[in-house]
Amino acid sequence: MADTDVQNGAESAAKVRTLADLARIAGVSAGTVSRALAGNSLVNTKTREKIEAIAREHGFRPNQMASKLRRQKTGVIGVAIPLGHDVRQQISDTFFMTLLGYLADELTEKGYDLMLRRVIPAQDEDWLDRFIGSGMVDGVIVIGQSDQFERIEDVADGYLPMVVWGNHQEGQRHCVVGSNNRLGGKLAAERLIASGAKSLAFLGDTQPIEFAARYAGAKEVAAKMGVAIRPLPTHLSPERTGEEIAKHLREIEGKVDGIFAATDTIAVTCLKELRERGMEVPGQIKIVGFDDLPISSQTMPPLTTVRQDIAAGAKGLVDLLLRRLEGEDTESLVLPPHLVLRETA
Amino acid sequence: MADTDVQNGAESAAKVRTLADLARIAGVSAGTVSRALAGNSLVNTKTREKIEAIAREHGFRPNQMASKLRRQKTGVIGVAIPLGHDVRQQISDTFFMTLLGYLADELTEKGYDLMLRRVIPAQDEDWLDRFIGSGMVDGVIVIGQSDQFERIEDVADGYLPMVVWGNHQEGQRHCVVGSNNRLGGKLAAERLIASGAKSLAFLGDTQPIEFAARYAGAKEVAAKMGVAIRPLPTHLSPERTGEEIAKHLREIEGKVDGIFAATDTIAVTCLKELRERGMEVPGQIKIVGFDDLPISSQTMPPLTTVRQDIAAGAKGLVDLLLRRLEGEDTESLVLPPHLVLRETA
DNA sequence: CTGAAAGCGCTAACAG
DNA sequence: CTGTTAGCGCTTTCAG
Repeated sequence: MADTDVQNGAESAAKVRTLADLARIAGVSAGTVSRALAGNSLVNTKTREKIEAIAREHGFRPNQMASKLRRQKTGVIGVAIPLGHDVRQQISDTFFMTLLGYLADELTEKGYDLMLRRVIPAQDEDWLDRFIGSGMVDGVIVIGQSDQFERIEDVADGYLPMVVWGNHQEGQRHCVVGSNNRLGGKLAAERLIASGAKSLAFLGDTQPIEFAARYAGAKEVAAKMGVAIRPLPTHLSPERTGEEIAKHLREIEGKVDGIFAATDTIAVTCLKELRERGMEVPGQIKIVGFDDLPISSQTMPPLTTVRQDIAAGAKGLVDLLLRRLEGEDTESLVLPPHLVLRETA
Repeated sequence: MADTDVQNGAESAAKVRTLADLARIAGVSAGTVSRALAGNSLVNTKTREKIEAIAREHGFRPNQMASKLRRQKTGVIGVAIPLGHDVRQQISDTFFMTLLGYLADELTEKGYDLMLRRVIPAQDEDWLDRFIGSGMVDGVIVIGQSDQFERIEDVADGYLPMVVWGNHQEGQRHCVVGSNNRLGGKLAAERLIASGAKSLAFLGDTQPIEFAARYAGAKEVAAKMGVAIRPLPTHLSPERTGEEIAKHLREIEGKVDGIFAATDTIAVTCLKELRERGMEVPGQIKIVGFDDLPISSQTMPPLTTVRQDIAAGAKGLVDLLLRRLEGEDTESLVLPPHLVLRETA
């Protein structure tokens, strides 16, 4: 063995890729370097500074895979977006994307990284187990229950660090954060009726559980007030939606004077079709949306809608997840929606 | 040493967490299990099936951290969104979020996972090196150059697997995918002038390099045609933008009859302010946007705008990155924008 | 305060 | 076709 030929001109040229490399040129052991770089308590200040200097000089970064393997935690939270019904569009759905943005903020702030996975349950039965079992994430946030309520329930029993954005149902086992959709539906229907509508329609797919709850709330109010309400199914992707809505509008003309749209996106499209058919809003037909996206205040006329607090939702998701990571079995969080009165109803 | 006390009632109760566990109860070696689960070539079919059965029965998933450490690749692509000027809003900017959605699609399809990181360069000088050097990702996609052009350039010299969404500049060193913003700016200005505008304004921040290029293109055309053009700076966050635009509108009233908005989001807000001031579009004032977001066809009147092909952009980013992962030093990809003629100009 | 040593769980030669 | 062996690069007792 040649002796440690350290202090020659080649020193700074040598690329230092491991703790051991760095240790060698610092003349200490790998353990010490590890401790120093971790800011660990009991390392001589001189030694630490020296090590830090060398690390900086060589642009050294400890290998995270090794670190994570050793420590048995990843510092990564998985965020899954299941694309159930409307495969193509959901991921670019403005609401979910905005929620994702806030989630990224919150997680970053708490020192976690975010691993995004778009899943198509229909093509991959096992999506949730795989994500969880991948060993890549410390916990999972699922954005939207889609049509996967049961699968999520199944998993929840055996896996604590998971929180889901979606609808809350009496007695469910998975921890969910979401708006009170049923209440939101009630608010919408109440407003529509209060502003004079005599016959309602719910515009949107009623399969997704969140939408179903919105519709159910509206139905409850409608029944109580003795007005009719009918479902008008649509898809989420804007291209097809336009035609679908136009078709619905033709069919209901004169029969419906109050529309509750499942989302603002649908409401905005509807508003446009209404305009093209020359229907006056809110004169001849009233409309209420759901979400309160930024666009909603920009439409003509500005959209009356039911607001979900996205930032609060993201905060709640992260907060509950972190507590679950600590072992706490947290309750679900149901946020109250608020009616935002503008000019369409 | 006790002999392998395997086949007793406890067998199926024992939780199998490692290859070794599984190997023990299958009566083979860890190596074989590894090969079997990897679908590797030369494992006896019987053996493989047995191993797969046991794995399924116990819900076993190999630990990815260990695997990745060993194989020196992560199967993860990092996606960074630098928040330069307008810290708060950019991440929920519709355009970037839509691009992110498509990226998620593309990467998933190619078998990669996506690690999302929102960075605030002002608070973290070292963001890009850290992301790259973290050992968590095989390659990096940066969404938007923000005000970080120079930093990205610096890094590009020493790090191949990086592709950036943004503007292309003659002689730059990093690989970029993006629209020809300058050309887009020309198209916008030409259209404005062709539809009768005599004095133009560019509505939006001119600092970000992409916006600067759009403005430059418009300026070039304006100069050639002998019409004036002035910049009207705004922020991106919708709350403040409304007021800012209103203020600008007050100041330019009667002096400007053609507005080129840096993005559709800005254009939509502008349209609304214009309406509130009772200005007729396109009668009194014309307006052209940029991006062609879904909302743009829903405004009243529908927005004339310069279209960026987001899906093609995402495809290009992933495609180039994968080639760089193979060692190829790819060229940048500049996509042609298209004028979408609607009713505002 | 620091070094030595023992793995985290998996994969990939290398032998059989 | 399968077992054995030797690490990937880091963290963490356990001794000094």
